[in-house]
Amino acid sequence: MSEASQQNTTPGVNGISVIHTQAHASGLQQVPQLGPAGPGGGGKAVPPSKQSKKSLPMDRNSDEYRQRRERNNMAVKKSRLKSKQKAQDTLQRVNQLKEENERLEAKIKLLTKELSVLKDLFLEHAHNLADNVQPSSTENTTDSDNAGQ
Amino acid sequence: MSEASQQNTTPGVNGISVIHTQAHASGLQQVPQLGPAGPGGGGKAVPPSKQSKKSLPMDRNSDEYRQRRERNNMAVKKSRLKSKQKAQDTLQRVNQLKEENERLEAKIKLLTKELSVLKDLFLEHAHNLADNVQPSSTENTTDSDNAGQ
DNA sequence: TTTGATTGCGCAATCA
DNA sequence: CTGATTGCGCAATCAA
Repeated sequence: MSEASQQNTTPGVNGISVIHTQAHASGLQQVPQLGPAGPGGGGKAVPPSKQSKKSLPMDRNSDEYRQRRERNNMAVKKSRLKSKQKAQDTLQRVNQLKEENERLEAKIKLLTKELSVLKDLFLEHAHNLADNVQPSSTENTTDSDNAGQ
Repeated sequence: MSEASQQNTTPGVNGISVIHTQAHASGLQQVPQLGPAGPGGGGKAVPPSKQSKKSLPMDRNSDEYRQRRERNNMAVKKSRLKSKQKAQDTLQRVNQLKEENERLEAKIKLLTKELSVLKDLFLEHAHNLADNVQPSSTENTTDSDNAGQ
């Protein structure tokens, strides 16, 4: 819950905010400023290829540079937003699955109970048959009807 | 896979990398350099409180500054690592839940089938009883009926 | 007040 | 080359 940067708005630690609408000129974000061609010390010759544009510090004030930066900044923002979205979706997915799990477990519990009842009935019958009992009126089956949905 | 920054190692776009082991002195990472007291423009007087240490640009070369920065950088790295861990854990959680879901559904399918069988048996019995058939040892008689599916 | 934890942001390298 | 990703450092906040 806060946004700050060092580019467009210089945070006056207290409340002073200097706005650099398109901060091009100033020396913000300074970098060593490598020598134009080769650093004095280890001038490691780059692989024999084109060196027309790369290998050069690329002026920070260059108009093209700022354009590229801005585009990248947009891309970065977009990418991060997407990333966060995905993360949230994943969290929702977890909750969704958890709910479904509960539902399934409940159903299992129900089915198990039904099965239990029916099996008990069977056992009772088996008993009666084994004891050679004439099934007359003793047919008290605790019917627990049901039918899934 | 790649790390770059603008602090310790100045990326010589090609391969030239100037290493600033403890880059303290140079004018790296320049910031507008707010005036010591108030920026030229909107000199918004800070809330009448202590301004001994805050509200000042805090020397970028200050030893204490670098220490704070380094500590924060560590904290940031740690925090981000933790964040990524959590994200991965969440993903694993999803897979875990998915698996459990499948298991539960399989179980439901099984239970449902069992129930179906038992119910069919019951229906058969009920038929026999209704038809007033004397259940001998094996219950099949003048009844030419179905046998469930 | 201090300090670690978070978070938005920009930069640069690299991937695609 | 261009947009997408990703690691990193900075600064503002938040939270103890």
